[in-house]
Amino acid sequence: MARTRVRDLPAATGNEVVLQGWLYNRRSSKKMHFLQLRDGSGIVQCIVTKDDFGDDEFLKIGQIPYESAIQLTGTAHGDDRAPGGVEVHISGVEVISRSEEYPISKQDHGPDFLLSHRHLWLRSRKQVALMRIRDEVIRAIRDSMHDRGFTCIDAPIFTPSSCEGTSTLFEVDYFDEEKAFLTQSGQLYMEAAAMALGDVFCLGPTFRAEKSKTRRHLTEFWMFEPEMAFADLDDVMNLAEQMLSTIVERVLENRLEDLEILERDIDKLKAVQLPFPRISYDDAVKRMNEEGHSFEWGGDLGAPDEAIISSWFPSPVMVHGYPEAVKAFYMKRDPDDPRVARGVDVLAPEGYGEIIGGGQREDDLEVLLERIQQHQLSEEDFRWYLDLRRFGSVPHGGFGLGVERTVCWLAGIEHVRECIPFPRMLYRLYP
RNA sequence: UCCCUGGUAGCUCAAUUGGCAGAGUAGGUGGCUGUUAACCACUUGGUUGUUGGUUCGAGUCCAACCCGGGGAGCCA
Repeated sequence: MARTRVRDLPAATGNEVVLQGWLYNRRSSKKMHFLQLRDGSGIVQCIVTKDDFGDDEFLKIGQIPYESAIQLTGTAHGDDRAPGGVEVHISGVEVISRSEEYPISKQDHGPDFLLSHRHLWLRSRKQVALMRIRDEVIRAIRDSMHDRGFTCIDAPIFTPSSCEGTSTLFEVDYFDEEKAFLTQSGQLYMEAAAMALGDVFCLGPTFRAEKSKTRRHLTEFWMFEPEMAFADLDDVMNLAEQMLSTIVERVLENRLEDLEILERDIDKLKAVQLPFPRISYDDAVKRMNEEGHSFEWGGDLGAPDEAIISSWFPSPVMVHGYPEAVKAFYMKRDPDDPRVARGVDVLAPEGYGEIIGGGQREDDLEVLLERIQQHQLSEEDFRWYLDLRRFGSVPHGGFGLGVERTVCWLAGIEHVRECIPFPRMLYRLYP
């Protein structure tokens, strides 16, 4: 007999079913055990009675340790007393693999303990919900990109040099006497791909060796990076808000149950509406000063400043036109105001901070050469990148979206470390 | 790298001025009317992160070190 998934039980009431999973919890009285079975698709209450099994078997079933792998045979019934409204009256119990004493209990645990047991922590209800939301975000991105005619182009993980020349990179040996670096961004390669296929994107892991120690940082995280040929800053902002809006819609549409498990305030997500507010760096600085948060024009916005700006709006806010001095060398300068770069950061609501950074790229060879010198970067390293400006350069742009930061905001989680299956952080590489 | 903060039972935590190291939970045993983090009773469980110092006496005070957590900078 084929096994039934817990998620399919509501459609199987009245039928005999075989379930396979892990013993999540148990409550017992003199004549009954209530077994909570977890199979990855959901959790269901299963009823075992002493009358059906006899004293010895009944006692043994009451002693099966938590997280043992078990197979249960029984009949599905609708019952209001069961969590989820469906339960299974069990006629057969088989222990597939008896568990040792399980370290993670129903009570609270500290982050150190949980992170050291990430391989087991992943089984808990909230973590399962979070992984499903992450999956939905990634699927929404891919579906939506393809609907818009973008082509997925994978960027390399090994790179010969820094992409931006700013961040600290992880260095690895690359055969004899050569060094490679783990990528910190696929953007430069996406620029090359955009000149080949027009509208492209990549979605993959990214590595930053900065010793950042905050709830918003991982050393390895996933980034979604679209890039468009024949596009300016407005096109980039239009795509950013449409993609984010689609992601929110898809999660609300398909993962409502998981948001509820995580006790997310759904109204906060429903409040996200197009068009997103757009505010220039100029205006943001003015308004901050008007409200008594003194801030001098020219500096980069810090985390507390971002929190203030995002608190003005219920939707993500797009801050554009940063001082060029605080932005990367490849950012296009505003022809109307050379102090300003055509970049945009998207700040998530509720203080979650920057989830997107991007903008229009410098497409003029001479200007780009000048910037590479100013930033004291190696012209040799960027020879191929400069070629893109030699052979049919066009206005183009794109952005990078931090997948975990986006999931963190959507799910209302405290720390990005829970939003990736196996987080890599400063001082934490295990498991 | 800098600032703040913590390390006591498998886990989450308590321990007054320096004076016998405790509770909940998990595990074990027994009980219980279909339980909802079930409940009730009993019970096992300790080199207080490490090393050294002060003291009649240190979980508590001092020093160094080790390992975490939060934040800053940087960024997604």
